[in-house]
Amino acid sequence: MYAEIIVLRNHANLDQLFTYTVPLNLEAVITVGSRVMVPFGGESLEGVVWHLAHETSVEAAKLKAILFCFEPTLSLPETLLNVTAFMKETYLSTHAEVLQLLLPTGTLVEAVQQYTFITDEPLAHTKATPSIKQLASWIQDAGVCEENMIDIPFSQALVKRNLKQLVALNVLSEKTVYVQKVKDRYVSRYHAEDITDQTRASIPAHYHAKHRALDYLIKHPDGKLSVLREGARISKSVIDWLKHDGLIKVTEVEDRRMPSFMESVSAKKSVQLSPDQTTVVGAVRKHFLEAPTMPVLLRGVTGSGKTEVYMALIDSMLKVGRRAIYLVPEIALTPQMVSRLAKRFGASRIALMHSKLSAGERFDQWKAMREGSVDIVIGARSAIFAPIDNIGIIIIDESHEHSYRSERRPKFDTYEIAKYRALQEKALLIEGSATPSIDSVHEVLNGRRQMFALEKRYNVHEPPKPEIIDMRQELTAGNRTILSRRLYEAIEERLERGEQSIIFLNRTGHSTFVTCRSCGYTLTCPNCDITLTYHKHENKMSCHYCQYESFVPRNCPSCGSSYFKHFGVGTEKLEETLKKFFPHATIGRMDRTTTSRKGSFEAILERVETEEIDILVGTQMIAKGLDFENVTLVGIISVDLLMNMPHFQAGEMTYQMVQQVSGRAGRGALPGEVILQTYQPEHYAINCETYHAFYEHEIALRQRLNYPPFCRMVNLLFLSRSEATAEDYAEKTFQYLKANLFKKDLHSMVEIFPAHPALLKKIDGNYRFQVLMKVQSEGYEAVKGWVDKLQTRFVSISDCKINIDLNAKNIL
DNA sequence: AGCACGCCGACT
DNA sequence: GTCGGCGTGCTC
Repeated sequence: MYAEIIVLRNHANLDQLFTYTVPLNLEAVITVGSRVMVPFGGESLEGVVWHLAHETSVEAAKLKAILFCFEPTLSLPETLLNVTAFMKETYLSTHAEVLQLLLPTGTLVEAVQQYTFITDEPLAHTKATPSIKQLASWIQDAGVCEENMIDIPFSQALVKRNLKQLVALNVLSEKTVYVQKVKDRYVSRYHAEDITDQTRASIPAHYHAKHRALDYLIKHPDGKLSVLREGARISKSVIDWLKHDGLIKVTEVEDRRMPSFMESVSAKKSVQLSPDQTTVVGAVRKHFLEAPTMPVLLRGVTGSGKTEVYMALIDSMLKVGRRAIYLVPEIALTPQMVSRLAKRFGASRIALMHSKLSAGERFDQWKAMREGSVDIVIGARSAIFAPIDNIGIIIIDESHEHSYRSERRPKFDTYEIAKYRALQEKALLIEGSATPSIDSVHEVLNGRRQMFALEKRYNVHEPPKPEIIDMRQELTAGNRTILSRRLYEAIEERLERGEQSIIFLNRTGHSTFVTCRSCGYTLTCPNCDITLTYHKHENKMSCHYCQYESFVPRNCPSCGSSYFKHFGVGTEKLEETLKKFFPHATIGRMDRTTTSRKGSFEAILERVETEEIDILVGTQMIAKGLDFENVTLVGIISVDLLMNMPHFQAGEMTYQMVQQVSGRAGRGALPGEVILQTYQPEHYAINCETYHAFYEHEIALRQRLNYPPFCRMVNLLFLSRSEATAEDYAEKTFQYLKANLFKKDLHSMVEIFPAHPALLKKIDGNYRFQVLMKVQSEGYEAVKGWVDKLQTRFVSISDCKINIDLNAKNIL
């Protein structure tokens, strides 16, 4: 028997099937989708079986045998092999690249050559070079060794060559051993030894980091090393010092526990649907019977009970023996979803899948799914690759969220994969949102999706309409602070009435930067050519794109002026300002810094819930899901940065954000108020009365400017260490494409823009130039073909890489 | 991609 | 004679 295999090495040259013979002992276990180890050009690699055959056209001399086959529960189901092929086609990636995304833990084992010393006797009879002699004696001392352990001052290539010779001379014996790759199942824990005041006194006071570390250790003598690092805000070097001086003991502990919320199994609770929900569930069921391949869009604001509808639909699928995939936009939302579904269907039937699972957990979840013992898979976007069969329903909750698009290669869109899987399994695909994306609604209006609405909010007021404050007028009136007079008064009112406020600060597209007031010089990253972001806590500047960090100079490096100040508002600055204005109020802050520690997110929520916090300041994090009855005011500090992003979806994103944040006010008996500050009070994204009005405005704009959904944006990015090279390739490609598109009579369907530097011209030492095309759907396949050819050509070009985005959204 | 193989120049 | 560097071509 022969097996045709895709090897898991991501390179265009290797993206083909390689044929191997199946040894007799594996014939019974091997299947299509099996994960195997195979010999491949001097080494051994992991591969996935694509076909099994009884014949082959490959000459016998070339064929090698499969070395090893992993257990059946690790193999890929055939449906996922189809998904792989689909993704390769759709995103022009390699099989290996897609497979690495789908498989639970990359490569599981590694084959290593092991050498044992036998005798140096043959060396006496041959002329041995100095490097051979040295190698032989090194291994004689070591006894047994692996190649990468050998430490002698000769090139790796030479060591390799010499090892072969020594084996041929019978000086060494050679053996292949399989090394289990270290899996992420272990976690480093520390235990603090006795730390006394004496210890602390011995450290000079100006060693702030060391003192932070000791203070932290006194409070938390045991814990995870990573938590210590974050909690005490210390670097690796301080950890090393602690270890070296014996202040902590570090041990590797196996970390295989299941996510804790998975353990509690609750009794099933029967649910009473509201009339609206019952109607929608019935309508969706009917629709599925009549048009099973047409996806469903469920419109309904937060709190309208979409989840109940999903659960009812899942229930009916489970009853006929089919399974469900439930996707949520963020990993943070999975626990609450799991517990809700566990209460209804029982925890043992649920699997969890997302990128933050430890290798052990992921492994366990994968096995459970593969064995068929779970019926519902919940997770973030990667859960769309759940290795389950017989899917009856795929749910994409809050489908407008941008996290459903992967920004890493392969740049997939979860909806596209979901649609493919739903079609393959004849399953119902249902997406839900309060503010559906323009694309979704456009599809509905074109008869490609079916919309159902669930509009009523229960026990909740309609989301209040924002009151728009013109910040330009604030400036003319002499108010230079970030709070408008109106918002100030509104907060003050809440404080007097004992109600709570949420102040939202949009940070998307926002940076806190340092600039010279005298000459305008701004600190930028030397690698990426973008503005460095200021972090007050560490008093450091850092780059968002690479790891570059720098201290803040006292004076301007350009003109020497001391008017060198940081600008822009961060949550910290906002919190400070509020403290100054309302010294008696309790202010809570929620952003990435304050919630990095485990449980701190919940702790802050708790303080809001118990009404200890009067004013909650925060970023995106507080935009969704928070449900507090006593919050009657939402202030939005500025939407301008979002509105003005260099992005065709800026309007859509602004609208969605404002809707979401506004929904946080007036969720209880008291009506809510939303105050929105801006420098462009007339902007359409904040002035539409209804979603429908917004859609009409936005879609007209998209059509006029020829943006998606009226075209596909295909972006070609050229990367090179040299600016001239990147520009050159971009320019040549532009000319080439332009000439060929005209020849092929595609020019009426493709708008091509000249080569130009990307907005972020340099990232991590690479210069970036791009060529953008807007492609009408009739011309898309042809353009894709051209682009694919282009990509193949670039395989052999070493000084310039091409990065293709066939469905570009943000072009930075 | 990784790795052998082979040729050339440098160095002992 | 030995070794490192780099360009080329192949991997079932």
